[in-house]
Amino acid sequence: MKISTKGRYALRMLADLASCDRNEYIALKDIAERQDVSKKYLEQIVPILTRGGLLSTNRGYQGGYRLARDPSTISCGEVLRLTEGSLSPIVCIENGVENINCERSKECVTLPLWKGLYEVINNYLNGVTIQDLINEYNSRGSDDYVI
Amino acid sequence: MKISTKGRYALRMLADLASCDRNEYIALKDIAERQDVSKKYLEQIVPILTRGGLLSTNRGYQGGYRLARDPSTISCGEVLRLTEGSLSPIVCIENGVENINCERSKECVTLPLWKGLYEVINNYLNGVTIQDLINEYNSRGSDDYVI
DNA sequence: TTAAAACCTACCATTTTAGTAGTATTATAG
DNA sequence: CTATAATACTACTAAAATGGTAGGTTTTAA
Repeated sequence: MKISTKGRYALRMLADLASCDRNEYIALKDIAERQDVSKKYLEQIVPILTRGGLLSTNRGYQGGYRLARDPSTISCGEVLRLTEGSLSPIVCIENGVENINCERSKECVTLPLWKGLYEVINNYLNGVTIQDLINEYNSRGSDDYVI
Repeated sequence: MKISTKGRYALRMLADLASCDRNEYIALKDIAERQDVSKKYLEQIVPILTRGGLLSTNRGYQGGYRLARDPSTISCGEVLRLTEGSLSPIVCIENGVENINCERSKECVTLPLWKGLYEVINNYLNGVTIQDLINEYNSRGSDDYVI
């Protein structure tokens, strides 16, 4: 039950871009340096977000990426569904509906549990936007982190 | 973000035992047959539950397993924490507290998101017991499943 | 003493994860 | 028109996790 680096890096990248000038295209090199992750690996994550309509890109000299939409309209759930695939905790559920592939579903004693879990995960992640991450970060008090 | 077979089989096994006579020891062979999973594989899951205080066992002839506690006192969260390890969606959080191993935590823009996610997952799974699974299963109406 | 059961440990094939590497394409500055 | 800086694409790979199988040991009671 772990979120992979793909999803984690994607969120950090989007939050990074949300903190930049939204009219500029930002080079992956800069994002990778700021976030201290492999630029080459980010290169593989980025097309997922582009195809998903979250980024617009510009190739060539002075090219790069910028957010295609306002960060307040991009939910973390949307980002993670793109990068992680479904957020369902088991394969038997897809889009909240039990999968026809599992012929046990009718007599499955645990299915309602997974449906419920899927729901709370989805609801939570859909309720937090990239802008929320920025706001929370900016408003954090220094005393939050005193040991 | 998937629950592994270990956790899923563990829950099904416990629910199976909860539906049996709680004074009898039930052979793994029978559980494996009813649940249609590998007995050999269940053998590896069972010691985790025994050590975790969920099962009491009886070796030898007519031996087997039975629940060590009332199913209404065993939460699915407890079971999954035993079999899956932590329910935290990222390694940076353990027991709800950020891990000292991650030196980015103080400036991590996504950490609050993961803490929040961890909380909703934990709260939900701690709030459902093995007995709840049985009750839900027994009370399901046939019309729940009409297409 | 035999059979049925749990217990233990090693092994293994497949898939997923988290990247690296190299090349091709695009766009602009000069 | 060419050098350079950037994305785009495709292939590869090492390590870990997943989901088991295999085989032997120990315990218990009929």
